[in-house]
Amino acid sequence: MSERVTIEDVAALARVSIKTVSRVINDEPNVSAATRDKVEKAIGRLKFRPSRAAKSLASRKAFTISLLYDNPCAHYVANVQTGVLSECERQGYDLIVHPRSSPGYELAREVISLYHQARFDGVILTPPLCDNATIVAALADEGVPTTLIAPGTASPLFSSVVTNDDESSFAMTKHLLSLGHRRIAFISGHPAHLAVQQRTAGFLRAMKGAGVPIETDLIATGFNSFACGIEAGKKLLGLDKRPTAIFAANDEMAAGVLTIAHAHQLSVPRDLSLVGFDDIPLATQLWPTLTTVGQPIKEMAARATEMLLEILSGQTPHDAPRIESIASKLMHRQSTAAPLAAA
Amino acid sequence: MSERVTIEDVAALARVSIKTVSRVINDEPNVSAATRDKVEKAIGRLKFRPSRAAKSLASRKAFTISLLYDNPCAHYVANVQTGVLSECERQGYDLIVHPRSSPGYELAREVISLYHQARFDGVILTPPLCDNATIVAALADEGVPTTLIAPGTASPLFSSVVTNDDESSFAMTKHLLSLGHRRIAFISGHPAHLAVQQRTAGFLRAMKGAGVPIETDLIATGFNSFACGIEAGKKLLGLDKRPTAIFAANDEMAAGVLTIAHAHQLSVPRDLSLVGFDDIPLATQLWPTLTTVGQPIKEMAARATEMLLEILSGQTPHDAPRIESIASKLMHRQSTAAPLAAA
DNA sequence: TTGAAAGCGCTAACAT
DNA sequence: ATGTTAGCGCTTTCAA
Repeated sequence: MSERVTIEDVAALARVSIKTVSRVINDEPNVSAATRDKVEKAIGRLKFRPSRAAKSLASRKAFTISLLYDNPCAHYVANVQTGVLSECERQGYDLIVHPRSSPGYELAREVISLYHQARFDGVILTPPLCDNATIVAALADEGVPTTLIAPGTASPLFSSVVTNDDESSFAMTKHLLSLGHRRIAFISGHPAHLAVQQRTAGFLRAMKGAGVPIETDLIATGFNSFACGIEAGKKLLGLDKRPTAIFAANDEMAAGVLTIAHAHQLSVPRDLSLVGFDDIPLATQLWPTLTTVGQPIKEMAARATEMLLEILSGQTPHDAPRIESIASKLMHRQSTAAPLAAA
Repeated sequence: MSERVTIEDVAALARVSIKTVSRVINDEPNVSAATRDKVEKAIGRLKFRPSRAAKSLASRKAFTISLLYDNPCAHYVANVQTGVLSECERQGYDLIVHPRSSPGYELAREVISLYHQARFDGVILTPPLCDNATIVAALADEGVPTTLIAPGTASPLFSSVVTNDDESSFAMTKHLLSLGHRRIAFISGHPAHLAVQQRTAGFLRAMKGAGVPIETDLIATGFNSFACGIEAGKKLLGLDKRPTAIFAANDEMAAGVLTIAHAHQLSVPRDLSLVGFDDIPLATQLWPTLTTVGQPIKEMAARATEMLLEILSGQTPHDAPRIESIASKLMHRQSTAAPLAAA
């Protein structure tokens, strides 16, 4: 294997000092155009690539961030990773992933240990870990630069990026109402997912705002899984006066309801309108395709990464947390229509 | 922030040389128990964590590997990542992930550039990238240590870990035959996924072996998606003499068929037995749960990682590719039964 | 605008 | 079994 090309080789070929080469590769000011050009040519000729390890050691930065998660939903994680990576690549950072399902304390210790090995410069926390007080507190104590994606409640410790679950849920409910639905059932999501609870709030607010009474029969509780959707679907579609529309707090539960609707030989959307939340890949694969709320997960992840890198570069203070919101979008598809006996 | 604790601080406290400390933290031989103990106490007292950057620079290793993929299936990727990470953590390596969807040549150049920055020591390639001749050849040319997960054909260049798609498919077909099915339909998978093609081969082999003629009506072609399953389901269940069992080359297509079965008011497994392949999470969420073939993805990924790390540590030569196979398992669930009019 | 010197915190190679 | 000495290839600091 060929010997490594170093900054010295470049300096020698360009007839400048290594410091000048360093200035060029880091886009620092105070280099004349002519010198810069000379150096860049030398870099090209030698195919010089600066060593990450040497750079890290000298600058005391890893140029790497860690993505911490403990989320069973693969496509959610995949979207987050994609968003984080897009920003990392733009700025020449690496990403190391740390999926964890150990209890809070162990996890906090492990992560902080890796941080002290200088294996990364900062952390991005995703749900549900960003709502885990033990971990958040431990990271704050150690002064680990951190940003949060979609925490359930505003954090006083770290900056975060959220979306407007409550408003989207409100808007989706209003959409069903405007189609003429009045008997609208709601399947609420996992109680531990704080953001998901806001979806219930948005639904109730819209119903009250429209002056439509809420029948307790029409409110079911799920835990975000397909199986829960099956259960809730059996219950709701077995009612004497069944709903004309069902709003599930996530798409998986909506998919469960759809299975039961098919089993009951109900046509969606003719006999039943059905909407979900999240816009998972399945939403466009179902038959009919599912009207739902699309979360800007990639964008949120990219923005959270940008915020973290701003902190790491000193552009932004770490101790002045902000919250930024990126709006979700209603995705109108085939599963919604006016009720048969609409006004 | 406190100053970094270095190997010298530990050496001073333990009254030994830094080399001895180095020996202890790297589990090298030739350290007396007493000395080792002294050093370990000092490490504990000072909470010393060796700097990854310094270690990398001095040893010319990144202690990091790259996982390259371009796979739309989130849970597949998640399983691979989990498997790779489990082995990485065991051996103190980091993982950086490189999802890529750029054309082959660009991708190869990017990856090799990162390699030359010493940002990782080796690469793990997953389908379909491990079947991409451009990338594989480029990595081989540059001498990048590499192992492959589930390549479609045996690679003469790199070691790989595969599973027995053909045999599993054969066994699953025999299972359906043994239940009494004769009119068994098959939905083949994406032609570009070589491993998936072996599933078709296994099916055909079992049918021939049992002396059951294969009717061309009963063979459908899909591209691995739910939507293709819907289409194939419509076709197969619309036949005058419909099959008593359908074997889909992956679970998503099987799920599509199930939707159509429900729409046709066919009860699974009473009126129709249905089996898939892959054992994705959906398989246990469907109603009824799906009999399928479970791939040992995590194990394959972990083993491919182990093989790569063996190469990196010099235990195994890089130029003597081997192939190891880990068996898939039939997962018997609710979607299969004897046909109504069974012999 | 440019450069010289001094590390960053480890490991490798060679003593002892 | 333990220690000494040179680096690894950059950035930082300070000087010119």
